Amino acid sequence: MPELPEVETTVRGLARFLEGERILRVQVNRPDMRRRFPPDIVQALTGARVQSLSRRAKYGLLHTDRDRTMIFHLGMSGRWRIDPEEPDKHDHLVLETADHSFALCDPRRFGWVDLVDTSALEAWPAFAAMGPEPLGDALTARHLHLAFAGRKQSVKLMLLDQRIVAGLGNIYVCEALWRAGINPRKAAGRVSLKALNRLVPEIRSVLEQSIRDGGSSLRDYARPDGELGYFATRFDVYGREEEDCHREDGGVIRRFAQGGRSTWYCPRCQR
DNA sequence: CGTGTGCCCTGACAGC
DNA sequence: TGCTGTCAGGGCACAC
Repeated sequence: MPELPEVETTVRGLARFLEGERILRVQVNRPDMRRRFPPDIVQALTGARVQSLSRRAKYGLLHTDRDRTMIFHLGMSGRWRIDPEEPDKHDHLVLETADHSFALCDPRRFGWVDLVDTSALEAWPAFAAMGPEPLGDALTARHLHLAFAGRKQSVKLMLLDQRIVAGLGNIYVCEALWRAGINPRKAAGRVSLKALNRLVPEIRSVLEQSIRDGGSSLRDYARPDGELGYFATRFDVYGREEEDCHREDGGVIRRFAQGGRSTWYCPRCQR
């Protein structure tokens, strides 16, 4: 399940093989994930040189020397397979350089691909309204306090709103709230500045730890099969329903639904 | 404008 | 063994 750390890991892994390389061949096997691929994707990328890769929220960006950037979102089940030995029926897009091939594989097809003029990236609809990066300087307790002011919606759902912070998903919101000792049900507007001052560093640290863990899977890129491994970590609350809290004086982890999605938390540590 | 709901899609898994 | 039901994930359209 690609969240920000997995996208970051993916982008770093792709960069090692793609930066500075020319794309010699582009193959579209199935042109629709959640949205149709741009009709000119083959023409736009064939022969283009990859200048760099980067990430914005949970989107990966592949910048070419033609002032065009390919944006990809991995959805829920998307990943890039590097030098796959066998084709997979869910390889929707395949890029080839002189030495390597890269297959965008997404069984559930929740992801998507778009092409944008690099000079107009910030106007791309999903980016235009997006909040600050959780790992950047712009995410502060003050920013959250301002964004949350007067809001009755739960702090859990507000943190999933990409307009407030861009790049947090269900796993890391649950984990960060547990670390900061904040009840996910609490109305965002009623979370104290003091609590937000605890939360922001926890958001950063849980993401950074996961990127470090994911970093170990970067080694997988060097393997001949190029299989992309997602980091596996021990979560404190996510998916741990009915298990004991990792804190000494903690309770039993519970699960409930918010906005149609599961939230896990410790009723004793998060009040 | 704020808030809530359902849908997109497939595979894994549980239970019969 | 095969069937059915449920769930996971992020983003968006749409209704109130």
